[in-house]
Order: sequence, then C-alpha cells, then structure tokens
Amino acid sequence: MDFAPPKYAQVMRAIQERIESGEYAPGDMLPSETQLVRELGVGRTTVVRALQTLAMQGWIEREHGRGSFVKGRPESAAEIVRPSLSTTEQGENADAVLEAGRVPAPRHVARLLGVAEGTPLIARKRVARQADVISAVETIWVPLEHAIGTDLDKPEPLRRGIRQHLQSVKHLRFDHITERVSARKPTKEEAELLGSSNPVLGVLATVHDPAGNVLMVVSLALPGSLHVLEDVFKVS
Amino acid sequence: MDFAPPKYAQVMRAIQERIESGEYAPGDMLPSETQLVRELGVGRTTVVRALQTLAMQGWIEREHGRGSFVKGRPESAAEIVRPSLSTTEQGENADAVLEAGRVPAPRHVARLLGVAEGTPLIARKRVARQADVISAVETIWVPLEHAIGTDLDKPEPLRRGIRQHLQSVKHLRFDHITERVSARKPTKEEAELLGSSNPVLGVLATVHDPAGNVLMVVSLALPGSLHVLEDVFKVS
DNA sequence: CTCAACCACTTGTGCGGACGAGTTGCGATC
DNA sequence: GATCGCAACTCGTCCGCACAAGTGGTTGAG
Repeated sequence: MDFAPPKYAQVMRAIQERIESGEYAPGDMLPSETQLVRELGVGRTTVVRALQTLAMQGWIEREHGRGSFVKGRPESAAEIVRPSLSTTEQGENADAVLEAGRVPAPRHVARLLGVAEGTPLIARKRVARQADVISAVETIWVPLEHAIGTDLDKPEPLRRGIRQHLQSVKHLRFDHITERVSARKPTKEEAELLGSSNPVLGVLATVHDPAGNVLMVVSLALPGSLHVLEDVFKVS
Repeated sequence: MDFAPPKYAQVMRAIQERIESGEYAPGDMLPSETQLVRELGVGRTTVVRALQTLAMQGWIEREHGRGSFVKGRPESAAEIVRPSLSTTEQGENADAVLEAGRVPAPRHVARLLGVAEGTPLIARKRVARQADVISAVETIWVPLEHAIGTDLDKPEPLRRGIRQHLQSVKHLRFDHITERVSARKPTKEEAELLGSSNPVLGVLATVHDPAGNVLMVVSLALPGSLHVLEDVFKVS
C-alpha cells in the first residue's frame, strides 16, 4: 500500500504546477502566506516550510516585508547530461554489446576498485549509436562479487539498463558518481569503431554506493567532434 | 550595528563545532532532539530545523525511529577545481600576459555574448605555468562596456585576479558559470605555446551575473596529458 | 525456548499562536 | 505640497503542543 505524501510536499507540488501552467508567471507575486493558509486549508507552518523549500530550490524568491515572487522552473544541475550516468541508465540495443565476460583488471581500473592488478573482473564493452553512427565506446568493469548472478557477463542486450538490473537482482543502490574527464587520442580499437583518430574525451567514472564503496568503473571514449559536456555552477 | 544570528543557526554552529573538534565522531549518535532542547534551552522546532538543515548539507544523517548520526564535514562540490573559475580568480605573473586589447568578436564568442560577429571586444590572452612549463592557454573576452575604466586592456599583470578587479572597479558581481568541455586538436598557436600537438581539453565558459546576463567569455586549452577534470554528483 | 504484546524511546509532520522586523500606502500635520 | 507617523500588510523566527510512525528492548503467555 502507498501513503499520501506529506502536506508540505503537496503544497509545493500545487505551487510548482501553477508556475509550470503559467498561472503564476515569472515576476508575479505569490499569494501571501496567510492567503495560502486559507486557500489550501493548512497551517502556516506548513505553507512556510513549502515556500522556504521552493526558495532553496530556486523556484521562487522571498523578500522580507514584500512577498514571495515567482522565478520560474529552476535549471537544476540534475538535468545536465552526465555521460557516465546515461551509460548505466539506458537499455541496450541488439547490436550494442561487443564483448562481455571475465578479464583481468587493468592497472588503472584495479586502482579505482581497490583491488590488485590482474584480479578477474567482469568487463562489458558496448557502443552507443546516434543515427547509425557510433558516437561513443563504453566499457563497464564490475567486480565478480557484484556481477555474479546477474546477466552482466552475457552478451545479450540488457533491456532496462545496468542500474535497474543491479538494483533489482542484487539490491545494489547507486548513490553518487565521480567523473574524471580528460582529452586523449583514441586507442587503435576505438579509432576503428569511431572511424576517426581525432581527439576523444576520455571519461573514467566510479560508481559508489551510499557507504562510499566503489561498485563499478565506467570508461568512455567520446569523440570531441560530437560531444560537449556542459556544467553550471555557482560562484562562491 | 550587527545582529545576533537566528537561534537555529546558532544550534547548527554549535553542532558543527562539536563535530569538527571530534567531540562527536563520525558514526556517533547525536543527542536526541529532546536532550538538545533541554541542553541548549530552545524549542524543539528550532532543534529540528537545525538538524534537518545539517542533514541536507550532509553533516549528519537522520533515521526515523533511531536517531541522528554524525557523518562528518561534507565535501562540498564547491571544492572541486573549476578551471574557468581559477582563471578568473588568480592573480597574474609578470610573464603571463601575451596580448591584451581590442579585437573583433569571433563568431562563437559573439554568439555566447549575444552580440553581432565582429563587435569590438577586449580580449586578454594569457598562459598558465606549472614548474616553468606552460600548462594552459587562456583567453578572456569582455564586452567594451564592462572593460572600460578597468585595466583589462593593458598588458600589465593584474595582481588580484579578474573577478576581484571587476568587482572593485565596476561593481560587477559574478553569480554562476556555465562550462562547456570538449576534446579537440590544439590550434597552431596553442600547439607552439604548449610544445605539443596532442589533444587538448577545450573549455568554453560563460560568466553570468545574478540576473543571468553574460559578463564575459573564457576560453581555455588544457593539454589532456596534464589535466583531468574531476566531478562528483548524486544519482537521482 | 519462542513469540507476540507492550513500552520507552526515537524522528516526522502538523497546528495555532506569538512576536519581531521590513515595506507600503494613507492620512494628519506642518 | 512635503513630511512624519501610523496602520496594515508582508515574511522571519520561535514556542509548546500533539499525534503518527519507526526501532529496540523487556516482559509475559504459551
């Protein structure tokens, strides 16, 4: 059975929907807290909590003594495309998987996983296509203990993406990802697959569980002519 | 005259100090809300607000029915090195500045600034050195209206960094930065300065004021063999 | 011994009220 | 007309209380 979300979350949703529908346009003043209390039939504590949370998320702006004002849907950092995340998130097409099976850990992967070089791992190499052109070469490295009992070592395409698969089969939860981006020449194999030896963005990412343990390593080669990584951040 | 910070902030500071001093070690259970109420002489509302804010910032973890537990000082994403930010933040050495003066806007810069191609801009080209080796080529593009009255168009090195200079002279405030990273071959000039034609990370960043206007454009060439950009983010 | 009920604790959410402080407009006064 | 003061509004903070819900240990019945 499921539960009703808390009231302050319902209030937030109500206001967000009115902003997205255009009922409250950017620059408009929101109804005052007391008005919202009457209108929505909740206590001021609840309204204030909802409004302060919305302000923290960037939906609205609150000015002491004047009112609360609409800013609009915030461009949250979550919407930015994270290449390593989409790699673990997307399902696979029939022609995507190149190899899947047991290999000894290369040095740089072993270091990130905290195991000895040469330790057997499950490696899964795939390509991503855009309009029939290979647009990225992706390799996922998973320790045996996490891969055992899963379909990661089988060359059949995974329907639901690696994250879903690992979560449902092994109850592994992804918490955060560390990405390391550099520019390099493609390896000979990558150059053949991509059909060019122009520079690539090399992305090396570690996927962590809530306790900080490294669950897997993702390695990507993104041709520089096709990919631009975009990121927005606040200044101090 | 100054004001006392709100009580919930005082409670937050008290707990943060106890965590940093080691009095509360990671993994420890914090005093319960009722205990803190008695100990600090404030209402539970205040304690709860402080604890929930600390939890949002990653200092502690709260578990329904069990208690609040210390996680430690959060490693905030702000500590990550942002190449475009350090470019505007650092002072310049005597041998850093290559050129500074008026040039027509190239197409890709004009588009980011929202002006016509060829509009006169102030451009400032510099190199960053690490152990006497040139490790990056940096170009800053500033509209005339913002550069006028500043020293940005003079080849003399700026002591305090571009952000400080623009803020004190023209009262311009930096709010957020959008970075676009790609991999490319160095231009002929960049290759000569860097002493190599290996792939570089091309960073193109826009610096925005609080209203979202673009104040300047920063363009960087970072040799892939010397730079790795690191980034940590939460999974949904 | 096993297990369920219970109790004592924890945090999560919600209410109403209170007071402070910033903003704005209006009217009385000069 | 200009200015001051006040009233009415806004948000910011804080309190005490209440109840729900999750956790863990104890206790007593079987």
